Formats: sequence, C-alpha cells, structure tokens
Amino acid sequence: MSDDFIQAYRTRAHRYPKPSVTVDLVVFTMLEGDLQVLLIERAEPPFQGQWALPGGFVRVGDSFDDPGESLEQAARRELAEETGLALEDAWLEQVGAFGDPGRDPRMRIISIAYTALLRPSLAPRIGAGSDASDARWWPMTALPALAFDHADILHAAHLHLRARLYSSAIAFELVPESFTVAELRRVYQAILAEELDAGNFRRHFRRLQADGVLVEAPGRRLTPTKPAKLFRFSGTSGGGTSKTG
Amino acid sequence: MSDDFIQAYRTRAHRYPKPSVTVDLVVFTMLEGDLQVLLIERAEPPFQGQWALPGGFVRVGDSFDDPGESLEQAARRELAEETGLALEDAWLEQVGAFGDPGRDPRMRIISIAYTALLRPSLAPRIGAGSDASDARWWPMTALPALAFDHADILHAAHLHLRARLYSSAIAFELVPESFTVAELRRVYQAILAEELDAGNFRRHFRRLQADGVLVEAPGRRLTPTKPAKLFRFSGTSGGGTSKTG
DNA sequence: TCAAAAGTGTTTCTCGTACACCCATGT
DNA sequence: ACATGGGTGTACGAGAAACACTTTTGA
Repeated sequence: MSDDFIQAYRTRAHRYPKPSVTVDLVVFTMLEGDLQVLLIERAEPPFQGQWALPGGFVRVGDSFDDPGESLEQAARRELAEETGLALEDAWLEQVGAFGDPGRDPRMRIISIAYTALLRPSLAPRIGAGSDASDARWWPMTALPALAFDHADILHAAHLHLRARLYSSAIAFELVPESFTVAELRRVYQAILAEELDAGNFRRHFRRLQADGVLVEAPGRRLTPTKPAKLFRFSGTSGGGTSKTG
Repeated sequence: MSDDFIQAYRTRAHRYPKPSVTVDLVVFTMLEGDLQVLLIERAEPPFQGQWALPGGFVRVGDSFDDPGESLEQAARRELAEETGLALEDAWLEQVGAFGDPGRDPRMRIISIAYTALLRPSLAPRIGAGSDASDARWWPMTALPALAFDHADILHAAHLHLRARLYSSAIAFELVPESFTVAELRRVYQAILAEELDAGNFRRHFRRLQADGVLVEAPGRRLTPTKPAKLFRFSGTSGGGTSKTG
C-alpha cells in the first residue's frame, strides 16, 4: 500500500475526534484474611480526596519508529509504577472496556480495565507502609466511595475473578509459597464472598492433589491449635494472561 | 471544578497522541445447520480483497453539547448500518479490547469487540441476496483468511459465546419463534462444535421446561420422518447486554 | 480438660455420560 | 419393510452439599 494512501486515510480519520485511552487496574491481594484492593487517593479534581483505581494513559507512539505499547504492556507498566515493584510475571487479565460518555467529566476517556493479583508477601510493601503514600489497601467488605465509574469497574473485575476461580490457577497467586488447606480455602472464601464447608473443600483440595496440581511441601504450619500440613502449587505456568494485547 | 482546570488538563492530555477507537462486530447466525459469521470484503487497502469483521469508529463528540455515543451504542449503530435492519433488541455483549500496536498498519487503532446474534429468520436478508453486496455469511467450519487481527477477535468471540451458552439465553436467539428439541440441540452443537447425545440433551431440555424457561407451543414441525413437538422460549428478557457501556 | 482448628467419613442428590431401546412416518 | 430421526428409560460415576465425627494441639 502506498504512503499516499496511508496519508489520505489518516487525514480522513483525523476528521473525527479521538478519545483518550487509559488502562485502569484492579489489583487484588489477600491481607488479614480479606480480599483487598489497591486504591489511590485523588490529589486533584475531579473527585479530589476520593479514592480511585490506579491507572494511566496508554502510550500510543506518534512516529513510525515508536509504535507505542500494547494494552497489556500499559497495564503492566502502570502496575509496576503504582506498586514500585518489578512484577513481570504477575497474573493479569483484561476485564473489558468502559467507555460511557461522561464517565470522566473532563473529556471523553475510554478505559480498558485489567485485574491483577499481587502475592500477599509483596502487598505490605506498598501503601500503608509509607505515611507519605496516597495508596492503600481496602478490604472488599469495607470500600470507600469511588471516583468516576470505578465502582462499576471494580464490580466487574470481582465478577471476572469469581468466574475464573475454579477454571484458572487464580487462587494460588494469593497464597504464600507453601500453604495449608485452610489458607487456600480462605482465599476461595474471600473471592467468592461466602463460607465454604471445610470438609468439602478438603475433597476439592484432594482432587487437585490427585491431579498433580498440588504437591506436599516440607514442614508444618504452626497454627493456634493443631499444626497443619503444607502444600505448594506445582504448576509450570508462571501466571497466564488473557485474550487481548 | 473550574473551567481553567479542565482546560489545563485537556492541554496536558493532548500532549500525548491518542489512538483511534473502533468497534468490531462478530455477528453470528444459524444458517443451513451451521454457525455462520458475517464478514465484509475489503474494497480498499490494506488487506484489499480480503474478508474482515464489520465495524467502524466510535463517535466521540467534540463539544459539550455532543457527548458522543457509548461503546455499546456504537456497536448497535454499526450493527444496524451493516445489516440494514432495525435491531434494537438484538443480543449483544462485549468481548474485549484489542489494541496491539501494528494490528492496523495505517495507524494506532484500539478496537472494542462485540458479539451479536442475529435471528436466522433475518439472516438471509443481508449478504448473499443482493449480488452487489460485499457482505456475506461464512460458516465457522470454512472461514476465509481474515484481515488485521480479526481471526483472533473472531476466536475470542467464539470462546465467549461457548462460555456463556449454558449460563445465558444465547441459544434461543438463534432459533425460530417455535422450535423443536432437535433444532435447539443443533444450535448447541454448532456453538460448541461438538456432537451432543440426543437423549441427554433431551433431559437438559426437560429441565429448562421444568424451570419454566421453555413452554410448549401449538402445532407440530413436519420433519422428513416423525413430526416433532414445538416449544418456545418463555423468557421475559428481550436479550441481555453486558458489563460495559 | 476444654476450645479450636486440623483432618476423616458418610449419606444424599443432582447432573453428565454412555447406551439400549421403542415409536411414528415417508419412501 | 425399513431406514431415519423423534422420543424414552436405565445404569454408572463424579462431584456438590450437609453434617457428624475424631485428632491434635495450646492455653
């Protein structure tokens, strides 16, 4: 195809106004037995002082040499920037696009939402720790009012997580390297937001063990009462990603 | 918030180049016993002469008076334009966002993919009928090479459909007003791309009937052999939509 | 010794799967 | 009469759910 054609096309396309495109992140972790989300306190209007999902603009690139980044790359970059951690292998999946006019009062912004899971061992290192930080974890059971349409996005992300809990290796992302049956069960309970029968969950656990997904790990976890056996995830996958780019 | 602030923000945001945003449609129907997709033959480069998903730019609106359209509105508008039919109540769900740099060789385009279902009674009215048309139905079992990353999008849409088959009223969208057990089964089979045991499917059907989802309809379907009972979907829902806007 | 959590077992019900079989009809 | 597809019944197994129970520890 000719450069002329490309130029003509671009001119035509530019007649239509373009939206800004951002990625928003719903970062979950397990803290204090609760499923928690990372939120940022907004320092500027609109919604000044309210809490919002972390996120930022997708880098598009304006030259032939700079093609810009993919949506998932943008999400991973934002995740690294917001948490201050190197998280190349974090679990990340796209939730969907949110683009209602008026969702941002300033201008038309279409946001691609991603859900990420942060291992609980890393979670305390962001927010809550440094007092100067405007980022902190919020338990799903006690969320503040959210800016923009972020409550909708968070809700969709939670549904996404729930839907994939049993068909994906999600739960193992929210548990220490070695974990007990009860610890994994508490992750399931936090994601599903309902109690699970300990005995029945044990059988589910057994099946995972029989399938080779889980194997025993050395040592015991000292609990308030009876010490519990330890297991670890034996999956070769380092954390899957989703359909889009 | 002040107009000054908005203006300052917009100026800042405009420093970054913006992508174009489109919606792409994966329109399925049931024709000749096969699941089929609506494709458009490209008249211009790039990918001239190849087949692609229908779609178009999201109307963003550039003034305060014109807020533009939502993503779903854009998808419905394109659906109506491409099919030439009034389809306000068609089943439509978002699949996800596709935004890899280079997916369109001309410029950075982020596309929000939607899946739609078109009743088989309406399907023959577009494509194939008028010889001047560049749109036609393609069976999923014999697809042509697709332009851009549309093969990926189509694949994701098919997965989406499969995943929601049993948890949504999808199948009833692809069947006549009254239908037989075998007709519904063939829809399931087309979507799942696998054979289903007729007897077992009948039991699934029975459950739907017991739950009040399906009710008997008057008359009989004359088949090559034994006439079959007719049923109809008794759902009050006119066709659900999904998470985003 | 008592509470609490780890860990085991049992029973019931539902559902998916496989498969054998009867029934009605056009050719 | 017979092939074809509509329609029915049975038998097995996996797994969800409810729940009673034993074991091991710290306090």
